Amino acid sequence: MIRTHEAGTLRAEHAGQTITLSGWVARRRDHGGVIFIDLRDGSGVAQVVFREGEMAERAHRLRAEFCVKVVGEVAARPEGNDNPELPTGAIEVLATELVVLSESAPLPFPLDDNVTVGEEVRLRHRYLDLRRSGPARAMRMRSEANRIARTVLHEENFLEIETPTLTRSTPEGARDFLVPARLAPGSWYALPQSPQLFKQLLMVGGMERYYQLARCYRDEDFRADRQPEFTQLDIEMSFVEQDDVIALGERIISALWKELADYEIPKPIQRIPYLESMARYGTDKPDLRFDLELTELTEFFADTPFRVFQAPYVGSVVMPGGASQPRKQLDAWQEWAKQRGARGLGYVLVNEDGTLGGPVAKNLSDAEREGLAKAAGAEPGDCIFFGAGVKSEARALLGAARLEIGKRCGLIDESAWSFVWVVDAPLFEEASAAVNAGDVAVGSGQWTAVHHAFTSPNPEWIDRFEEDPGNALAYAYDMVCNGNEIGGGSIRIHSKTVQERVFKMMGISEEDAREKFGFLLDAFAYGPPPHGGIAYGWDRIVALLAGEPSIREVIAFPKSGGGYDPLTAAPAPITPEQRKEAGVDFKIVDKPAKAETLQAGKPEEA
RNA sequence: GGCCCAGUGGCGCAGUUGGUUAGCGCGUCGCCCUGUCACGGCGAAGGUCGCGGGUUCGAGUCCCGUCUGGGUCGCCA
Repeated sequence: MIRTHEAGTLRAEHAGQTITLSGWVARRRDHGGVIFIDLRDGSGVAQVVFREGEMAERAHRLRAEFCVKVVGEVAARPEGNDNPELPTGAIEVLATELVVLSESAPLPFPLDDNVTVGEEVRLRHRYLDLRRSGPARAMRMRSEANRIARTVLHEENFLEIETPTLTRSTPEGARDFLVPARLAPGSWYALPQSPQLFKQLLMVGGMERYYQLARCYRDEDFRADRQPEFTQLDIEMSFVEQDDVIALGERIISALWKELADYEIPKPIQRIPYLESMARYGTDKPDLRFDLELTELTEFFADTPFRVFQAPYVGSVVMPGGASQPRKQLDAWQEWAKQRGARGLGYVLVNEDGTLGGPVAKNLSDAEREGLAKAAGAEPGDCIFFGAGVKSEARALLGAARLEIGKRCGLIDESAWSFVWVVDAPLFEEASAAVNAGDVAVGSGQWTAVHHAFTSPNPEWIDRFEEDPGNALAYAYDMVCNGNEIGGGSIRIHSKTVQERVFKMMGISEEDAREKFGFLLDAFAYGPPPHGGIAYGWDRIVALLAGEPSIREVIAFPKSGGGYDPLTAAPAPITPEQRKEAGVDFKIVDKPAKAETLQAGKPEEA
């Protein structure tokens, strides 16, 4: 037997037992005549003592991370030698036998929890990094989260069903990863951006309640919270309305937070309409751990002499105590705003005596100066920041400023949890050209889906979204936690005519629709049930629960920037033989005019 | 794709207005040590300062380019 006990489980009551431990040499304290080894396995650490001549001799040759087997007797530590810092600190193992199962080369970085190590080297040797307590804990927590979600869903009669990862490229929004099809040169599979279409097909197939911890693939640029492959807890249900999906979503999230964060989420989780969230917080994923809100001042500045404020939207956000910021700090805010693509961030300082300071103030009328502090909700000593221009852009800037103020002024309680559903999102948004002009689009008035093309208009709009597409609301919902969108979903369209009308609004012809989603439309010809679902961003949820800022910390083998895997060095060139066999250089012969443009994605659509 | 920050022994960092032999802590290797728990003591090895070019009598330090990593905006239904 390679071990009889797990090191971290030993307690005083084991004293007297002869046991066998196996694990790694976490630390060695060599006193010559007596040598202490901290032996670590998956359960924790226990101290092993080598005392007799030969045992001490052999223990002397141990080095960090040697994998060893030790036989010995558990003994209470001598009086005064307890270590209350350790769960196993009351006992030690007096070694009588030592087997080196395998040796370890000197480590590329110390596996010491007290030492900070660069991420690159950690990921290159992730198998060593995972031996450290922090990363190990994150992996265990993720496993627990999976277990809890499965338990809840099992209790709710859901089926766990796997869907293909080699599928067809469909225009879902992000760029697809493509895989050459050896047996069909010139044709390519795509990795799914999400199982969206398959889960809807499962509903048509009568599976009624589906879930999957689904790997999703999107070939987009990177961020701290993004990986080219990531995991969603993907859920779809038949014969449900929005409230049914929301109730299930709350059950899952509540179970997770209760068990893993020891936090009881107050239910029902509050809901805020999308437009209200945009107006009050300047974002569709508000961080409600602090109360600060934006104030709209468009009316207030309706007759302003200040050119900059003669805009379709003027809003403000107050920085408490911000009037005492040094000039340098205020300049830094300008830089901060420019970095976000704004021209700057106008501000007015409300002095302690009620007078206004800062470069904007002198451009305002007397009446405006008089009423500004009150209108913006500012107290003496505060700083008012302004955003003016196109509504969406100005609000986005103010929303970002709100968050930045929250951070800088310590308004955010880092130990708090805030959950909110953002509901009633618009069904459509104008195609980007119109937004950029800040005015009515000249062209044909193209609309694109905010969520995706299969999202149902809500009951209020389903019969008349054409009348006012810009204001039509979708049957969609996002769950937001501490300013992170952790999940989102919608009730889908199950009516052929509604789907056709939505496609029409988006300028997708019947032909296009057939070509892109034909298999789904076919399926929907055979009695599709009303259905809807939700997908949770699993990496982000686990990162939140683990208290980690980056989702890389809760992924076993994450990729670094540029999609590079520091461990395997993927992606890597392939051999000429592989190229030939895979057919990646296949030339399309029926389009001689474009013969030289060997675009990877083209053949399939041709 | 834009912008910001970083890159100096295995790891984490310092290095002043450009100036002699590039320091510190940890780790590694050797020796010593019978109660430590981030043990301790003595000694040693280990660096093309990310890479390329330029300025200069002289570059880790200044300039240009480039690569890698991190952050951020665009992008990500």
